[in-house]
Amino acid sequence: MRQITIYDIAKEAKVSVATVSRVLNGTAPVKASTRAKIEALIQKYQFQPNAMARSLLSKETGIIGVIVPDLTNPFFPEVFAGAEQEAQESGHTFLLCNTMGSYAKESEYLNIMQEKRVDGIVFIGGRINLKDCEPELVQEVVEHANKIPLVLVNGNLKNTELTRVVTDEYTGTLLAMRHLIELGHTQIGFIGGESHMTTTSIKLRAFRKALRDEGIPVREEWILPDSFSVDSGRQMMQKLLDMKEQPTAVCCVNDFTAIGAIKTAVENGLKVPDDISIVGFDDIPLAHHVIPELTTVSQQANELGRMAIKVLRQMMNKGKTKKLTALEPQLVVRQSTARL
Amino acid sequence: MRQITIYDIAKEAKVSVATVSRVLNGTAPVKASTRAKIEALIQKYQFQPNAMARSLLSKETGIIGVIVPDLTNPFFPEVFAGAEQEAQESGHTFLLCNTMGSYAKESEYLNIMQEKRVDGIVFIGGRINLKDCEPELVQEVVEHANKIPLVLVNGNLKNTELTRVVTDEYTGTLLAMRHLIELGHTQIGFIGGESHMTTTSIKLRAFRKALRDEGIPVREEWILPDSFSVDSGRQMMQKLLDMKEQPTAVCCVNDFTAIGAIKTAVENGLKVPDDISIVGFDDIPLAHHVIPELTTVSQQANELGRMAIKVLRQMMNKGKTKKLTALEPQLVVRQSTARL
DNA sequence: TTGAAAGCGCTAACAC
DNA sequence: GTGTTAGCGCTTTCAA
Repeated sequence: MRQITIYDIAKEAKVSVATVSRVLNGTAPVKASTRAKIEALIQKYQFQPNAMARSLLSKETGIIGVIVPDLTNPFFPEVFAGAEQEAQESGHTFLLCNTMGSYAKESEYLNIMQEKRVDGIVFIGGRINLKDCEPELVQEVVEHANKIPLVLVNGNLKNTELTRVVTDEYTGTLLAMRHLIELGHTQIGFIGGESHMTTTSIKLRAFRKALRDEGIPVREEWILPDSFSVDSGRQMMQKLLDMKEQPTAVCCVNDFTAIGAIKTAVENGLKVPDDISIVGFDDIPLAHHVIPELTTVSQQANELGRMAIKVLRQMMNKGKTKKLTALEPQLVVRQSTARL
Repeated sequence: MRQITIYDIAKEAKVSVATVSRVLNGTAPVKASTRAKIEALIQKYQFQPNAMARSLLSKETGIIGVIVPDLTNPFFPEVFAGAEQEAQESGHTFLLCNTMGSYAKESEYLNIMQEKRVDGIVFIGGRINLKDCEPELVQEVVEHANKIPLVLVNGNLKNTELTRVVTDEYTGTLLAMRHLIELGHTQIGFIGGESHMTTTSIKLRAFRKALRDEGIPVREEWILPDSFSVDSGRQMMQKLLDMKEQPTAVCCVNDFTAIGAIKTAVENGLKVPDDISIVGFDDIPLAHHVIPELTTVSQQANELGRMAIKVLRQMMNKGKTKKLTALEPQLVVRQSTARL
């Protein structure tokens, strides 16, 4: 069924398309009677102007592209929700692309966004978290950023000047570690994350720093990166528990691994937090519904999303934009940590 | 910075735009030397053809609009992921719209999708779950469906012939209830959901039916709809526990409420499943990471998403489409239920 | 207050 | 093999 156009309306109203366009956009005065006639027709046919034809002229699509690594991790929907709230204001809507960690897909989606002429791009996860990203992958992003406003969320690309919005994960981890240390823990392990990713290495740096500050020796064998999943948390915790000497507290790379770690600890007959303290990172919604409720570091995911859009909007309006916006993470003490 | 066009390429290559278009689309043979020249230019400028101009002709945008009520409930990202996987094949990408339960937003997004001429619409949640949806809201959806292929996921709109993909929630609940009854439970409560929504009433119908089939009287005071959140599960469970007589098992409207119910039960000193059995519905990823692991009914969220796209694709290709596709839910027995 | 016409970037006849 | 040209549906001068 053919969609009706401004011509159909114009014809039936016996006016020119220009006039119809005028009542559609309120861009110039139209005699009340003609306006009424046209509006009636619009109503009658439920006419909606073709946004593409419009965008072709205006060079604006009203679409923001979002690249996320895995929507199944609740952290990302939170960020997205924040972005959506903020975008209400400017009437933007979202092309959401899930890469499932594939760099090839990131490229593919980047190209699609470029073709569709999205007004801006939010890039989270994937290659921008690599400690050592291949130059071509970096270059690709830079080239897109030259054409379309683009903001990196919680990531970075070396030797580039890309605009970024991040939570200060270093400080966040410090917060978590100091909390543990204040509770009397000195035997602390680290679980999860992938060592080739910056999130992980930043957190590990803070982990070591916190220990060193207190003159506590770092036990390398208790540092067990692996991945970001619940299962990873379970496996690494099991590894820890199979050792002769075990830590009394564990700092996890995110809430998923923390939930896994708790589960395995409990299965091994330990009580959390009495026998072992566990902290997560992110503060996903379920963190305070889990048993025991998770002590964690809030990334303010929602705020992160909002901020990304705010920054993007500045860029779209050609306003000057800070290259780096950092949000302060917050320690959220709940039930999974206790005094030694 | 002006985006470059097919004209720029044509000019510099000293050929017509038609030729450039031909190499872009491989739609007709082009002499190897000219082709090479053009391709070099495309490479040089990283030229990407404007998809809108293209769509204006082709009447296809390659975009599928998805309306979801709340991306923060992990069930929906799962559905979305399934849809995305399936859409790979046809190269579709997604305009994702989160309504946060607002019918006004649904209308708004529906209009935006219409304006943007998306190739198809997937509608989940919101008004399509209402037992009694206002005629205007129904009509609106029907009108959009007349112009754009549209599929309803896990919902329905009375007196319409809209295409639907659903999981059989009635059978699913029957499965859960029979499981409880086989374990010897006869004192069973129901928690969560909103009574004006079909999901809830379908499940309640099955709940009653299962009891009746076994000649077990229904205790109306143990039926506590409220909402779909974890907190709702907590509150309703507390209500149940505050009663003089308490059920030995609880059937929850979804996994969120089940997780809440477990939490409150545990806080009240009960052991799950020893003192009280609890079943959820949905089988969100966290269901088997929670302690105790949740016995629940799998909706096959991923498959649901895939199926929605498959059906949508049929509609887009004007193939004949079944009006109703039902997926069979599956009982997943884990640790939150036990013999009485 | 209204209309004619050019043009946004691309594709697809139709010629040559 | 390649170029010319007419749209796709809309906005926006410029005239009237």
